[in-house]
Amino acid sequence: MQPNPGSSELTFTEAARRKQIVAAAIETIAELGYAKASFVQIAKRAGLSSPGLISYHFANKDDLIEQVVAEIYGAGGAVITMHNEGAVSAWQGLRGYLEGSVAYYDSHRTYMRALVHILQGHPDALGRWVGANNVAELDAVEELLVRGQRAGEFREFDTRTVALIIRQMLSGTLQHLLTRPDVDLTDYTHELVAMCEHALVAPEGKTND
Amino acid sequence: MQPNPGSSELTFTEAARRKQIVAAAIETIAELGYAKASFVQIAKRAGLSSPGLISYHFANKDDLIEQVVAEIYGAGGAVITMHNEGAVSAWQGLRGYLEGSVAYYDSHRTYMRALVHILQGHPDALGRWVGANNVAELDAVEELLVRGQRAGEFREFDTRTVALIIRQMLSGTLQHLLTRPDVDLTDYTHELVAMCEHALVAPEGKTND
Amino acid sequence: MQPNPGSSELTFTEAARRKQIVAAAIETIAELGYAKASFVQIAKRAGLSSPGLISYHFANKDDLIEQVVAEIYGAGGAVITMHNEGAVSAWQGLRGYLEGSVAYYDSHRTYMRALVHILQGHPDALGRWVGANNVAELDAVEELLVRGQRAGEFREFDTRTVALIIRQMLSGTLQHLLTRPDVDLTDYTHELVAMCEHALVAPEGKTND
Amino acid sequence: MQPNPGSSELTFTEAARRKQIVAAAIETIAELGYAKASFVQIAKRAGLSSPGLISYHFANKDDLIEQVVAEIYGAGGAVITMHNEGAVSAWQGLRGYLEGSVAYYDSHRTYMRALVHILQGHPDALGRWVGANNVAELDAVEELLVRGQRAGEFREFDTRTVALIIRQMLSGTLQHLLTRPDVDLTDYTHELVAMCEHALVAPEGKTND
DNA sequence: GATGAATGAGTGTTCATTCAT
DNA sequence: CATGAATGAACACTCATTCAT
Repeated sequence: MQPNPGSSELTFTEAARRKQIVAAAIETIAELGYAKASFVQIAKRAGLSSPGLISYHFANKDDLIEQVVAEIYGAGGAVITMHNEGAVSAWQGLRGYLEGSVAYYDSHRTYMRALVHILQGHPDALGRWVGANNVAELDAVEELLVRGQRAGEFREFDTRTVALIIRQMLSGTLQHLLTRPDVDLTDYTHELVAMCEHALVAPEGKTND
Repeated sequence: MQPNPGSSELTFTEAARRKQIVAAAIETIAELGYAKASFVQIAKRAGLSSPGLISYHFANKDDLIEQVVAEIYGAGGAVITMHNEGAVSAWQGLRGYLEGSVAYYDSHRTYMRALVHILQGHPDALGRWVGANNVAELDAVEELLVRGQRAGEFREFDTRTVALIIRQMLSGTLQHLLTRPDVDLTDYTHELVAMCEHALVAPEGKTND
Repeated sequence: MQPNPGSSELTFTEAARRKQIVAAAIETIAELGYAKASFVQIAKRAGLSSPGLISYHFANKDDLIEQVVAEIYGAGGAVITMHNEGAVSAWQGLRGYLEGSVAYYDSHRTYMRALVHILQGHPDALGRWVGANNVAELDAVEELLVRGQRAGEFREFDTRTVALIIRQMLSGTLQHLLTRPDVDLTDYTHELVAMCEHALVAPEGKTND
Repeated sequence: MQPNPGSSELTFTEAARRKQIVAAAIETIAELGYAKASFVQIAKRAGLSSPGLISYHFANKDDLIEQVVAEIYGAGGAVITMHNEGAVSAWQGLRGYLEGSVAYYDSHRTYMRALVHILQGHPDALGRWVGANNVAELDAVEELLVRGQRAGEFREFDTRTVALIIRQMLSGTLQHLLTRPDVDLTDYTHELVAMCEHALVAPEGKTND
């Protein structure tokens, strides 16, 4: 039976167990991929006596995955806002976002790998858990782009579409980072930033555009 | 008995059945994702009496998937070469590649969706069936970039890394296209091409465009 | 449909096909064992286009195996009688039977291996096809033993039981020969014959050997 | 989850279930033979709800069979050593071994039948589980023969080969016992022992028997 | 006579989930 | 709270056999 049915309060031990299981699930998914991350494997990595314990603490496999996604996003929620603050130019803000994101991916490879695997393996992880976060991040990027256009920093383009493309470039970077763990990120990030700078920043003469 | 072991000749009916099953597999994978595309589901969509019939015509599930990938790549093999020919400028070549790719993705959504699902779901589809094609395509892009740099069309950058990023942008486009089937591709492609143009074409080189 | 239902006459081609299939079955069973000797494997070795052809020529798998056993016994039926003739002593007759059997096993390894595999793998091959042959052979051995006892060559013993034990020794020899193909049969047979001689021949009877 | 991976400690119930399944497996194999002893049949005889439960308690079918063989050998491990002790003559030791073995076969017919079926049906049961035991038993017999020769009890012969033949005689006895359950073992054993005595014991050595 | 395609029951094994203790 | 045992559906794959052509 689900503990505390209908209640949102969790015992201390209960909360600890859930965290432990979520952590083991992240580790397992990152290591084996979503398809092979069975309860048995997760329980083994969590040092649990039985996969039944996972079912005891989580209503569903989907419920567990939902918590996993929440944990991953919770750990990285500060990323985009962090670099968006301060009285810097829009381009500096965007550059910070790009570099910050890549650095974050680099330093949270296990989490990111798990997230990517979930997105790839779960039928509709995107729609149910990840989509909203993506939209929020996309909004933040677009806001930056709008600010840059208003300030004359950026050339004219459709901000929503370009925000989307920038997000996709970062997704591509993450994929590449996870696939080729030995990639030289400094060089890679340098080219990425350069491409975006040339792609978006308006030439000097355009200031009054 | 496995039909025609070690031979490349296939009966007419045999070839037809294989095509039919491959088609049903593509359809099923595109619809349900790789994980849930079991022989039972594929057989159901192919109108077969039993999943055993698939095992009769294909040695393995991997064998079937290999044929699926072959069919998908076979149908689109002309894409990259098509746009690389002609005495056009490097940028025109690249623009053609970008627009051609997007148009191809658009017109082969089911195939592309299946391919993406296989890449995401199969443990090492990338290494066994897709990797080589990707490298070839990457090489073609890089060659274009090198040509453009030599001709002074393109600014200086690391051609390999930028080729990679361009491929990733297209991957992102495909993902987006499959996720949001109602996207306005004309606008999207326009922005994508514009971004790449600004990102790569050298300022003085724009005159002879 | 079974060809020539209710008739015992076989077409020439029909008979040839059956022989061919039986031969392939023997080869297959000897090589793979009974359990893995499927129609597919047999058809492959016989160069047949389909396992269905076997079902066409034989009513059953059991029917095929029955013919296989018949072929094997038919090829070796002369063995025991061959050495039982001539006005030799009983012991010489027995010795000839022992040595002849071992030699026969040695020169018909594939047939013998197939027969052993069938006996081991088929639920009741013994009762249905092999038992009668064994009894016949056993009778022949016993007859020899009785003759020897009457002539005073052999000591007193229960002839049926000892005949059985002698048969079992030969079975053991066959097993050993098939398991360890590199065994030195000369030495082995020498010891086997010596054991039987000491075991059966009456002390005073040795003089006229 | 596979219970207690890598540990030798078993829960009480777990151990009981394993024993129960092993027992049912022995029963099933003895009754149906190895080929037809599927998990479904074993589960049916064990009163289990599903064949999956067997996979839950044993890693493999091979794992189960290994435990079955272990159980069978474990139950009869004392046989050969039992009769080899005491300051008796080599011949008395051998006679004890023969009689003891036959008596053991007689009193453990189901176990022996299962063992024989496994040896006949499993591709390499001999090499993996049984071979070592056979060699050990063969060594023990040979040791006895060597002792007897040194003491002048036995005539000259190649001890290895004769040990092998003696083992084969016992195998033959077992086969016969399982095939004809109504055999008069007293008579049979008497003849077997007599044959071996005449075959091996040196004429002059009989005096101090 | 022969072919190749098809059938459907059967195999061992994995899995999320349930539940008595 | 936690355990370990159990469940039953699902999986890919093999097999002897059937049958239209």
